[in-house]
Amino acid sequence: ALTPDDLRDVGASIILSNTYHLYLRPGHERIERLGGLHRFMAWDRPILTDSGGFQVVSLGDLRVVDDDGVTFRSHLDGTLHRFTPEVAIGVQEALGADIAVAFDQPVAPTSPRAVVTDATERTHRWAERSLAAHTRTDQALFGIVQGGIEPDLRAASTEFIAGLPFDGICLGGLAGDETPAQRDATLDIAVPLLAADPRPRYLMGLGSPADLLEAVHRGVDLFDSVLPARVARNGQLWIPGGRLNLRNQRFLDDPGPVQEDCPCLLCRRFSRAYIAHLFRAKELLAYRLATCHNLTFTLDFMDRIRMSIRSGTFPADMPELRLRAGREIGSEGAEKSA
RNA sequence: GGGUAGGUUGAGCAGGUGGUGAGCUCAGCUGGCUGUAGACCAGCCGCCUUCGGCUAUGGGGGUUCGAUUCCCUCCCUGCCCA
Repeated sequence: ALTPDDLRDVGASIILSNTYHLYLRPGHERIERLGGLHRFMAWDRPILTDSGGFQVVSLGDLRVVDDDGVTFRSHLDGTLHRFTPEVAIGVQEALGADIAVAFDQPVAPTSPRAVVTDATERTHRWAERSLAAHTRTDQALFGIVQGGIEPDLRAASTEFIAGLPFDGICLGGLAGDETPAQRDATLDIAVPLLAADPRPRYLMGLGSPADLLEAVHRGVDLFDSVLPARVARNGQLWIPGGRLNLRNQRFLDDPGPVQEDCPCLLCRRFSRAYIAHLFRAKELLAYRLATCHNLTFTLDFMDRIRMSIRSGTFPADMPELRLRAGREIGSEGAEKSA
């Protein structure tokens, strides 16, 4: 729903493109003919493409996994497709992102140990094949750690992936059905093993402010998540110390901005009453404005974290850290702060 | 004034031509959403002490063992004709 201009407005410096959709439509060959993703979408800043592993697995009954790859049926037109590590890398090279990601097999974090073991070993073999298939020297390639929430499997996977010549290390297989405590414990196993490693540590999938803060505190450098955008489309706006559910009737009479000091278009120009109206009217503008706001909020939040780290005061000046045990950032009533 | 169609839980409806009206869509409320199968999903949504009970089909009367249904009358709304 967002254009590159929207993303520049909210201050995005790197974006992730949905490889799965780009592969199915309009097709990676076409994008390559048109000059690659940067020219195609008029975005001159960094782009990271996911391998498609997560998307393919999320298809559920529409896919079959074997040791060589994944066969899946397009949810768009029912056509059959075959993804292997080699195909996934080829597609990403054609798209021309700055960072490509190895093809992996994520499973639910709390899956039975045998399932996690299987998927993790397969992911390791696919990681080696992804590296072997990668030929572009102007494109970084990140490897993905699996291992679920099993301490020994996670540790072994971290060491295996870190032992390969990737440009960055993704921590995958989280942001699923694990509890926050299980997630924290898993990070505390994996990240220390990478402590002396200069390569970026990228936690795949997490996006709530509390999750970001918690993971940064544990040593993660990079994130991506649909949460700020999806939650925004569903009517929830993040503001400091709280959140607003725009579907609540009371906002129809609220002439104030969503967030007083927010630089996003929604907050600069429109009222809570107007955005609440747009949601009720199911106007597409509602989803776009709301998404811009939550992305602005998230990026500002990360800015604060970076400044805090640079000034050496992190995490002491991030009182939200204590919220983990209780309620998440954004779960407090908004009226109190309004 | 005459005719006609109606009056069902906040709104709009479905149903019901004598034997259990709490069914739908909005609206409303709550929760969920995390490497994107987009604007979604789930629950609640008359009252109560909730494995259950009670009350509800515009008001009143009548017929009947029994009326939301049939009859009478009144009120209200839309439309048509004067």
